[in-house]
Amino acid sequence: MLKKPTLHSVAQHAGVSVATASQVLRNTGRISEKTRKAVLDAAEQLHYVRDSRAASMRSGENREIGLVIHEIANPFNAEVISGLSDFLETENYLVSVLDSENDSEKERRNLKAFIAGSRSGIIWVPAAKVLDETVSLLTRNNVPTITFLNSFANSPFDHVGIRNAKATYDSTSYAIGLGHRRIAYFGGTGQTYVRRERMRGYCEAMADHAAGTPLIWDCEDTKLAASEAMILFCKSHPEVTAIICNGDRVALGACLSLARQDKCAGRDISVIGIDDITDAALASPPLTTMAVSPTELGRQLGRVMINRLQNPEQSRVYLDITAELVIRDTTSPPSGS
Amino acid sequence: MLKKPTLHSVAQHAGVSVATASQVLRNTGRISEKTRKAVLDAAEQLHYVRDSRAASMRSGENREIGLVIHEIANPFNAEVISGLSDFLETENYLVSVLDSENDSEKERRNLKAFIAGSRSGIIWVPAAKVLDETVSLLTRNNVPTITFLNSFANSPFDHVGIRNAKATYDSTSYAIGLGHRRIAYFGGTGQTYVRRERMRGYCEAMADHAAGTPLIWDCEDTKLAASEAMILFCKSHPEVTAIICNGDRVALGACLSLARQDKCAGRDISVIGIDDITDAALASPPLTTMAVSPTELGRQLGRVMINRLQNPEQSRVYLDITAELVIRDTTSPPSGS
DNA sequence: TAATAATGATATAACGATATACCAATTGTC
DNA sequence: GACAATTGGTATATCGTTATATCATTATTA
Repeated sequence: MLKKPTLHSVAQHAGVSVATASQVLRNTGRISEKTRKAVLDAAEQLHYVRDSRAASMRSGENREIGLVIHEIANPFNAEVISGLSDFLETENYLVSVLDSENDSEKERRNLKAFIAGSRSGIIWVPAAKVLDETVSLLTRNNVPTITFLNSFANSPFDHVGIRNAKATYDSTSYAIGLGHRRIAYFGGTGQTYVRRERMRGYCEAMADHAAGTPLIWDCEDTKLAASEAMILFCKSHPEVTAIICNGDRVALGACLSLARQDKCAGRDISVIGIDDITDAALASPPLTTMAVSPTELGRQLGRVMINRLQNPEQSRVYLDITAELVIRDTTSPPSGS
Repeated sequence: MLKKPTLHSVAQHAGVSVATASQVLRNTGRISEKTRKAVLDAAEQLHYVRDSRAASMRSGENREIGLVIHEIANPFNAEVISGLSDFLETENYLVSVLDSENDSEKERRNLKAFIAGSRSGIIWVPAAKVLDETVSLLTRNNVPTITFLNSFANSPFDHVGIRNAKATYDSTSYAIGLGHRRIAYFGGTGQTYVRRERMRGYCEAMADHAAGTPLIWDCEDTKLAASEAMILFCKSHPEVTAIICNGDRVALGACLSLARQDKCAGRDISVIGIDDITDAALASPPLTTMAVSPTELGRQLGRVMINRLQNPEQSRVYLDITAELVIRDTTSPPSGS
């Protein structure tokens, strides 16, 4: 079994010095075509791969971006990742992903791992509860950081996210415009930044249009949990004719639950989601939702990151993308009207 | 703006030498309680994070595993990742994931990035077409590698996967047992290793039970593509009473399509998938499928990897997990009988 | 008490690359 | 033909760690 080839072995094989081999592989000119070819041939023959640890340590550049997200499994996140890494690939950056599972401790460990690996930048979806130490870790180690989707009080970091309050304000207003008056906010638990904003938009719309008192119903952010919670909700609040959901997965869970109760989303109760995940259009009935392009979001993230890396002294960037109403089959005027 | 703290700064701050500071942080005994405390305090105050590049370079150990997968978005994969990283976390390894998008070139780049970062091991779902150079890259650089799910001819690597042929053999046999005779294999394109095995199991079951000539219908491996392909399929082959699907996503797409044609999976046509993804149980009607626990698969992957790292000279490991039939509502005897 | 052993801390050389300064040989200019 | 400028290549220091050898001390034993 051969040992892993190094720059040393390549240089030796080509009959030149390590310094020369390095120059060739970095294309720093000043090398004759003859030796150039010799080095490249040697590298190829030995299947040499530059050790990025050594290279980045010495040069101070490593062109790797770390992404800490809760739930890689979430299809919306997955599309964001794809958009982000495609964009950053054109800028010659590599994106690596770690899953924090929405756990503050795991989140801290993951961010620490990225700092340890000296990523040039970190993108991070903060968990519901952010530890103080996590923030100091990032600031004191001087890593360009962007928070994504979620944020927290007094965050010093750049941010890319969704105009959450506007999204729910718009969807609620749309439901009101259809004639609904008993409208509930359905899904999510606790006071995450994102959920708080979304609930705010809903409440403001209800108030602005004098559409009655807000009603909020908690449930875990999964399809299964939502479908179960919806059974109880229907029993407790038969008067409600429309629900604004905390996200598409919850909305789809609610629709599923309605179908199992021999009701129909869009006829018996109107349902509106947020995100427009792939399954939203494929569900039956197809889901009305506030669409944000995850790919576009990923690209924006990349843009903000590149921008920050090139202008370290620039003041804090805060970018929110607007969601657009996509009307499908789960909304209609209330059945009485 | 302060500079990123190094071992040097920590040592200075604690009034000891770099060597001592290093010993303290690695718990290598022979250090007095007093200086120990001093160093730890300094490290905490400065929010020091060990540079893993330098550490791993010197020590030769880096306890990082790379995973190259096509489609992080795939919910099945996502659960595998979660199972894998949970397991490896208990062994103090970190898992990082790159997405190859089923593209041989991107796959090669990603693997190269992992070699460049000197991962201690690589887990890899080979794309449909594997480049020769990719294989030499891995072998010549001497990285312990495991292929996952997919494989290829003459692979020298350890393997963890599913007993594909047995899974479809069993599901086909079950359909035959229910009385079906016109059974088709639905979904997937091309001759990937996985699909070839699955089609083989289907064909063998058809032959063994003298259930007629096999029929294979291609389509892309997404829900949308499957639902569209299913329309055409129904028109072309009205005689078929059961389909064995290349996976759950395709199966769910087929069911969706049936629903839109006012037919019903399980009544008009029986549908069987493979994987048992989360949505399989939540679909309406719930999907009959060959279940493999992705979490268990992830754990097995971890086990095989640890085993390989500890016994580098051990002969090649080939591990296939058996899928179990889970009967839900998309299967029943053919309507004529 | 002298010799030996144990303890606690340090100096130094790696790991594998890159940046810099430098040197030799060739070419160009007046 | 003497000097400067260019070209092609190399020696060396360095990045931030860890492993090893070494060196003072202090404690133990004969």
